[in-house]
Amino acid sequence: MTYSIAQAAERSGLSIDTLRYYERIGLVDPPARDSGGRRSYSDDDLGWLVFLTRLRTTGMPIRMMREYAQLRHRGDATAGRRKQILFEHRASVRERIAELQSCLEVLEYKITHYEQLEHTFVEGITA
Amino acid sequence: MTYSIAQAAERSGLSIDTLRYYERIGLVDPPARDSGGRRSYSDDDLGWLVFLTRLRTTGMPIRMMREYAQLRHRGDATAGRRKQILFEHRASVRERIAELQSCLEVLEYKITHYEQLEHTFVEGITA
DNA sequence: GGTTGACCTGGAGTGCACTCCAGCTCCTAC
DNA sequence: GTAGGAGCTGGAGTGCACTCCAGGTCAACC
Repeated sequence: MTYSIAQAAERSGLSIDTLRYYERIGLVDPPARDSGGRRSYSDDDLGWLVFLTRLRTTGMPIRMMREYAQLRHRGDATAGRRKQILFEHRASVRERIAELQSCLEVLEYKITHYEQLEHTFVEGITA
Repeated sequence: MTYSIAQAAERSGLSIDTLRYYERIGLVDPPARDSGGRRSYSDDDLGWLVFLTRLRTTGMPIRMMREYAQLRHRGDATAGRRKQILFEHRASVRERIAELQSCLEVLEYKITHYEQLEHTFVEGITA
């Protein structure tokens, strides 16, 4: 299967502009072109785009994604380094989740506080 | 207790520049000044700064923090709306955590994949 | 009374990740 | 054969959240 840029955008969740931008900065390889010179994405291209969106969602900066992309380009010999990048990134994602969870507790506390305030207010009215 | 801007920065985890920036954009009330015209933060000021850092950590955009700050300024009557903001924000933080966890699974999968590759590689050598 | 260091102000600059635009080409359908 | 729509390029513009800077003030210590 091949996909037009619009289809690739829809399936990856990236915008058309972002797809071209990623290509420009070397985050994705230039895809094939059809007879009219238009981009024609393969299933492999799509898979890589989807994986990139995962990295992006987890907050990996573009320059690190680019490093990863370049390593990937150099083949199996770089698998160790790539694994290390993912390993470290996994750790940072776990930290981020922990951080969010700790902030969530503060939020819970605050919301409870407002509920108590409301309660007091109601009591004030009914008293 | 009162705190110089440097102390407030250290205790809140924000930079001195960020403290002044937050004041400029109306995210924090202008603190008291000492005899020399320097900012003098109270414990209450500090508490608000710390809370702001929690909201920031959880990804609340500044314009929303500002809305919250303005409501707070208007007193108890706005408690309902403030609670609602926190409520909605809590939901978005929960969603964000879920999203990260789902991406984490993809990462785990990929890392396992690299481990298998390595394994294959080692087998290839020893075979 | 001179130097040092923290702090002040208004405004300019930065880095990131897009996002938009003008002016063009190409294919399709009428 | 022409009108419309998708896609093309290089480059400019955007929004966010800071961050830095020049040039000045102020209090304290030597």
